[in-house]
Amino acid sequence: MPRRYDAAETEGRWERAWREAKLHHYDETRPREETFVVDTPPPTVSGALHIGHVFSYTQTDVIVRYQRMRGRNIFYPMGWDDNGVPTERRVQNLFHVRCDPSLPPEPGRALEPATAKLRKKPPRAIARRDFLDLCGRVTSEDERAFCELFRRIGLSVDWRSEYSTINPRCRQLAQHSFLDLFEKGHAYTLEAPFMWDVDFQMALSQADVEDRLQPGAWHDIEFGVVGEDTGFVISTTRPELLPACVGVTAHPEDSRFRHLFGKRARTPLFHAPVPIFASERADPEKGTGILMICTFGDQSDVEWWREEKLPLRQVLGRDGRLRAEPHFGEGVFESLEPDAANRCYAKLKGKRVGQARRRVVELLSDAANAASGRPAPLRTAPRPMEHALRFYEKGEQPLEILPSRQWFIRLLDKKDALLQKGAEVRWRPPHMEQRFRDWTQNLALDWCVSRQRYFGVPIPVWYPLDQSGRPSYDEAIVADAAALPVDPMTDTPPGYSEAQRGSAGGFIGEADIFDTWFTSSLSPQIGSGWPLDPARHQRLFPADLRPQAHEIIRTWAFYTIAKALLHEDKAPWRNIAISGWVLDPERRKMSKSIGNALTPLPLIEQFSADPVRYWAASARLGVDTALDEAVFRVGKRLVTKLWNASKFVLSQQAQQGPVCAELDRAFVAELRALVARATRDFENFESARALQETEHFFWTRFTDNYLELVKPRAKSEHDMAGRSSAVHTLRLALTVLLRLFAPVLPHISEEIWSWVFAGERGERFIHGATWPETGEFEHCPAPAEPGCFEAATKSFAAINRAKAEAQVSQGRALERLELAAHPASLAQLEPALPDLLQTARCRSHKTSADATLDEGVIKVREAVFAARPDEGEGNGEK
RNA sequence: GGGCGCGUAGCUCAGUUGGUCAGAGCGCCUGCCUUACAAGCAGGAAGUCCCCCGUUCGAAUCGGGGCGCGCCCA
Repeated sequence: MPRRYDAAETEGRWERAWREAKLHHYDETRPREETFVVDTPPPTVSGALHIGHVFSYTQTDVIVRYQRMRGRNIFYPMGWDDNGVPTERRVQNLFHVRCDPSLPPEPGRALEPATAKLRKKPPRAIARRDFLDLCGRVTSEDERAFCELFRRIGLSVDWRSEYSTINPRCRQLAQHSFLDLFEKGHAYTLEAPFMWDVDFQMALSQADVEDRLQPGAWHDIEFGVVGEDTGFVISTTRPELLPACVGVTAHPEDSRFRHLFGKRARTPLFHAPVPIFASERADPEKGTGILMICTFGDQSDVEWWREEKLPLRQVLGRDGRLRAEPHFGEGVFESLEPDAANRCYAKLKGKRVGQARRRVVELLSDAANAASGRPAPLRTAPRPMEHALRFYEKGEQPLEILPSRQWFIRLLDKKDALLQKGAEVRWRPPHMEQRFRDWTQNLALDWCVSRQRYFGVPIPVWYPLDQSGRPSYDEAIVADAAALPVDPMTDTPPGYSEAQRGSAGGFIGEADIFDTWFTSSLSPQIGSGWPLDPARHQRLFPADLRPQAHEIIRTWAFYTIAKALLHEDKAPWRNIAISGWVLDPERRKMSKSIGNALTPLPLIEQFSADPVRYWAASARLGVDTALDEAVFRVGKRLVTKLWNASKFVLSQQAQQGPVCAELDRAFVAELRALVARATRDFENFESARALQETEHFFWTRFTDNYLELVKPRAKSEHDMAGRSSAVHTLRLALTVLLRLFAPVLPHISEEIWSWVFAGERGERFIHGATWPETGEFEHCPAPAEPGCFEAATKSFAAINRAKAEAQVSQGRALERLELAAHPASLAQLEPALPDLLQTARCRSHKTSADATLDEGVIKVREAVFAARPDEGEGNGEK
């Protein structure tokens, strides 16, 4: 046996051996009851490997390895979620390009990452096909890096099941899911005002959106009253939407404005006549208490627009700029003075929101724009305030509300059923279900699944064009299930020929793709083969375990439950285990934007995989954990200690024989209790606790005490029965402890297992070995004196204390020793006394019964140390 | 503003149903080369269990109210 443990070499060797032995392969022939199915999170491969990946995925692997040792047939797949915005953005940045779907592809042109020089120019426009190729290239590189990391850390994934959410099978599945929802009436398309990100130029769902507190300002603006020479002052935070004003409202009880209800207001600058009406939702405390309604400043505007049937005055374009089209005095853009209105609007069009706002403020500050004889409409300087605005979680501009046509999945009418399905799942820790309940109950919008992007699963529909070339969105042509996957931009709908694309009486394809969650919410079904392989689906769905982090309860967990409900009226899993976050040493969440996120590979290089796994496995489910390198060091020490202790145990030789010594039997009784506790913990998904107990036992009970106490006997030349008992017990303990550690420390435990136990027990791999069971202890009778090991431990500690106080080596012999204890304690100690005295190197002793001492207390009354081998006389009396 | 979680030794964290629950590891201090291990071993110091009030024979644990931190949602 080598003196030192070479972790890097050993870990790589076992990774290869497991793979060659197909140890992690799922066996399709075994029945459901013997199978443990994991619904593995497909990580988003945006190129950012994160220590958080190692953290949570290791926690899952620990559970999986335990279940495998329990004899379960493991289904543990791995996928990559590569659709969507992160990949597109990465490609845009890396190659400095933008996708222009109107361009034809340029085959054969290989793009390279952009140089600094190229980046100074505007991004190059490339065709949709070419853009998608780049996305595919980048993600396959990212996937390799993730795969490499996950192998390195020892995830016991069945890599045959590796998939990416953009592959044909997943496209087919996601489109099939849509077909099923469409047939069941859960999917609908609607043109309506909806949340829109002007930078990404796409619609979003409620789950993609977050509130952020932002500085803003109240602008107090005087409106006129049509037919009167009076006015009133509204307050708004969005003066740039003045040209889009369609109404004015105040609270019905507000006496300041009651006289205005039913009249028409006249907007400054644009002279639009708009109705003034009362609304309970107007807050008299906000601003001046009376406000303007626009197309659309916020969600309340939408509600008033609907209720009051106000006109739609769309001035903001999808690109976040004020549109060129509006002409005052024409169509919905009413104006009492069209020329003046158009002169003002000419100064705004083409401007982004911020610029337009400043322009409007300038115009409103100009008395020339006031009604005759009145001061400038902007009454006071803007009053700064702070308000919560909605943002796309990956965006930097506040969301706008724009009318657009999107596909939705109807969920609002299914809240009770969703809650019911959520309640059928066991949440760990249990309080995490509250987040799911809160989110579900507060859901305000159906699930918008359309995204105006390119890299993703296309929505499999086309729209017929009528004789004038207008699409009939309500008559969507849905793809045939047999034809999936389809790309409506290049494939032809049933009953049409490609020549009819875009022409009157023909068709157009849906250009949008699905929200990424639309596909990743099917991760259990991706593995189970739904709907193509019903038998397999039956065996693999619902899954036993869904591991994931808590910030995606409202997205991934929620949508997965929703899909399982809508497709099959089932809960998708039996258990969901929520991992915490990795925090930096200052307890901040690790994130790329703060720049405190750590790349895991250097840590694995430095400490090797097992210690990093030890750190991850030490964290309880749901608890955020600060990254602390000290914990890696502790893990590394544990690995070393296992190595050294195992070297010792396995180098002891003895004849076969029964476990006859009381001390050994008492120790085995403790070991047996440990197995029961650790097993119970693993069953409850509390692996951190199992690890803690096992580690504590290993260190304090096994190596520091039991192993020391039997060392002399294990080498004895005359007490062959005692020697055999000791060696046998040491080995038993080692095979048990190795298996208890194996889920957390797979490599070192496999290495040690291979030395002797693999051959001896006929179990080639520890990860294919059986979990310790009570049967293994049956040949070891229960101790007559169960307190014997504990008494010996306490005595050993008392002697060591005496040695430490005398500042002599633990190895120093004792000429004389007197131990005092309660008679009951002495009786407990009695069977272990020979082992104790040999270990302490005690040449003569006596024991004194002292009933005044508490039971369990053992004192050293006298200790006379022998001379050091290189000295003459004895010294150090006590 | 509402909900959830957290607050225990300098640091990271355990503490199941109230009763040896004042704990572990790291760090620190003092010793010790002891035939598996100095990547080790032995010993030691260290806490108002965030604060207040209550329930109880008894509270880190249960209830109420604060304070602080984090997250989720308005």
